[in-house]
Amino acid sequence: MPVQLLKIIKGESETPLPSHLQKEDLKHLQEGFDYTNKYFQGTVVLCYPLTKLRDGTDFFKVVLQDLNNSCSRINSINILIYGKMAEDCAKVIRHGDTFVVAGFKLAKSPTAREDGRHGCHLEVSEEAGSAIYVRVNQIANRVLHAAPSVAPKYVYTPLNHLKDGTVVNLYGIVKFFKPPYVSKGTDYCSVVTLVDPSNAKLTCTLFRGNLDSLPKIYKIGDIVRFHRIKIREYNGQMQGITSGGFASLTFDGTVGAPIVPRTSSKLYTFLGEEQKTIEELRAWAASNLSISGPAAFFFFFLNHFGFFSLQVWDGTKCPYPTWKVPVEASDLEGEKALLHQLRNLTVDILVYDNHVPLAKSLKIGSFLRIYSIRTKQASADNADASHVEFHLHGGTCYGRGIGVLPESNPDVKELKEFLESVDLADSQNAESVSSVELDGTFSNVTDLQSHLQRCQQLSVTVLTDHQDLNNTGLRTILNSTAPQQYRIRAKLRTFKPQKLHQSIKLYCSKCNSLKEVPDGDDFDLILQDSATTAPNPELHNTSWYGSVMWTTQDQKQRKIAIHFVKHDEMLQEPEHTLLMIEGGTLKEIWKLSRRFKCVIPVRSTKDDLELLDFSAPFLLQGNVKYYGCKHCSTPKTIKSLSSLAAEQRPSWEPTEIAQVLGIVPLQYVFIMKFTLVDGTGALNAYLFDYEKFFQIPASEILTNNFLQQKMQMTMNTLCPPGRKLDDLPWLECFIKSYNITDGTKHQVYYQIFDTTIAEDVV
DNA sequence: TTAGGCTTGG
Repeated sequence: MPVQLLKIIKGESETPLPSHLQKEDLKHLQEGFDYTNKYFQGTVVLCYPLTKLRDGTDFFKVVLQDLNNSCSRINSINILIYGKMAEDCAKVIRHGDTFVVAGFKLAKSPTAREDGRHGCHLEVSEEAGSAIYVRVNQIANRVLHAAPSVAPKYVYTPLNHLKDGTVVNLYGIVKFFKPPYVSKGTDYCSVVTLVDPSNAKLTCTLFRGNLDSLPKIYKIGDIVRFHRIKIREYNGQMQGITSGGFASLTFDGTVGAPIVPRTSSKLYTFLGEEQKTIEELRAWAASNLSISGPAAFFFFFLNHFGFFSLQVWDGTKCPYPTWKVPVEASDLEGEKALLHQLRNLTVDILVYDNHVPLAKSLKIGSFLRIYSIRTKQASADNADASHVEFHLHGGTCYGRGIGVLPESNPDVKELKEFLESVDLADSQNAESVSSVELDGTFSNVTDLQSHLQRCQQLSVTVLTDHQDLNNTGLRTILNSTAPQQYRIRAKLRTFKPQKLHQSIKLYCSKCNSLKEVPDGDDFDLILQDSATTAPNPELHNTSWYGSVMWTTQDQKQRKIAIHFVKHDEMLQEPEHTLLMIEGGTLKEIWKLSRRFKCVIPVRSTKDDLELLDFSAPFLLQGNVKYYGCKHCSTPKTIKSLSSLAAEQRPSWEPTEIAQVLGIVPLQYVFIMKFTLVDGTGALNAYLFDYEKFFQIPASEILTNNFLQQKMQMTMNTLCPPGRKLDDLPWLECFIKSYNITDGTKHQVYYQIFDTTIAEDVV
């Protein structure tokens, strides 16, 4: 009989497994080996509905977890069961059962990347000579209940249909939560506010004697499924409260993330159609909710001393000196060598009141999220004690509290990878330079500032806003819908264009078009062409400009006219003067633009001066040529300039000049494509920058060798040629995702924003 | 029972 139930008595099967079978551990399962006489044992954590393949074969998929490997990153594996065995298994199997698969075939799992399970799956069928043993406590019960659908059918109530005094099942997206804390009664308490696509809101007060029985919510946006929650009216609003038999599942709310329920319960139902519900809620939340919450800090928990203080690290160095709780070496509970190594990187957090019992129960080495920590700067006039303190004050307002994350959590994996990537030798060397901070104090403000600068070197970029955002892994971002904004920490693997001058474009903010910067030869040709039209003497010397004209002595006998714009009927100092020129060469115009405030190349028509072609600059100022958008501009007569000239102190700002002339100016921008990588994935992000990122004006770089060198050095620092990925520096950036739809093709793009190169990088 | 989101504090 291929599927057998083995009754368990005192923890052992009544009937032993056949003696020829040898146990195989999850971590030893490898492709290319013969598993005819091997068996794998695990706990059933997920059952999919029994289905039929195209050829009519019954097919049943279950997920087994290897409880002996619960600490390792991958501890579950897909089991694909075919034919009669599929049907038999579907009848008897229940979540939490111990399941033994013998004589299976091993094949590469095509879904491993998505579901995060083992890279291989087990294939099981009668034809392959497989056998399945299910270890159960009560065979009689099992046979009695064996039915095509083992799972009871649950009905879920939308949040806008809740009625006082009922007990319901529901789904919701977490809008707010307080991580579990010890209540003043006998239980742990957690408060959770949910929303759903009905747009109704429900705040639930959940009590459980066992911390594990409360929902495992790690962040706002997580999705929960509550079974048997009691609904009551309180202060005119519906309120959820735990009732007997309350049970919950929690899911990551990120679109595309693996759908793995978080629960302490070994017995739960989760079917295919419920997966669909999660996917729908994720999609709804992505486009209808703006997920934001109080700042949460994410730490590796290293030590606690006294009964009130935690010592933690998140892989970075706090940019300010932090207050250290005075502690005797004998009071340290953590791993001493590690604590010593990290002594200048860890921070101490003082924990108060209701958070103390939970803090005391924490295991060293766990990963914590601490919500609503208060940072306190010691008073500035006491420079000797300049430092930052971290307090987790009493109470649970705004979700203040401590959450413990399991190792399987993707954010934990990301943090772990980051911690592993930190070069401790480097950090400690950097520390030894500044002995002042070893005792946690700074003697003056300058020390503090220079310290701050050094710490910023940890990332070669600096964020100019939204510092309260938490980092998101690139994989999570790639799996999410746009538009959203993220803070990331990544390395620059490569960038385009490699020839930096090619990164400069002209951009019209009105029609969003990009244009190549015309080269000097184009301008020269336009000037030569316009010089064939002689200046019209009738247009010289008006009320608002004075004109001079002369003929070159060379063979060409070229006529040049210069019109100096007057102010209060007077000519100004050259450096304040705007002039218009007809018949000049590139070189002459260039020289004039160095000496005079502004130069506008023009040509004569019958009754007015006019601007040249749009491929020529409408204005030259200093080193910069200003161009107009051909598409968006509606040039006005040159006379319009007289209104600016009449102003008391004409500033001759290019934007003002453009405006009166009916020109929509093009702006110089850097456009680059950065390929960013972190431990979780790779992502192409566009840099669209006028000046902020490089702290170099895009308008000036083409004519300034010094700035070109500076930019080259900056890029060499961000992405040093010939270096391995490990040796590249970290970049902290904000990026935003956005959708581009081109016909039927839809794509998500990413752009860097509110990020700048650290001051001391170049 | 507990808390019933909405802080300022050692």
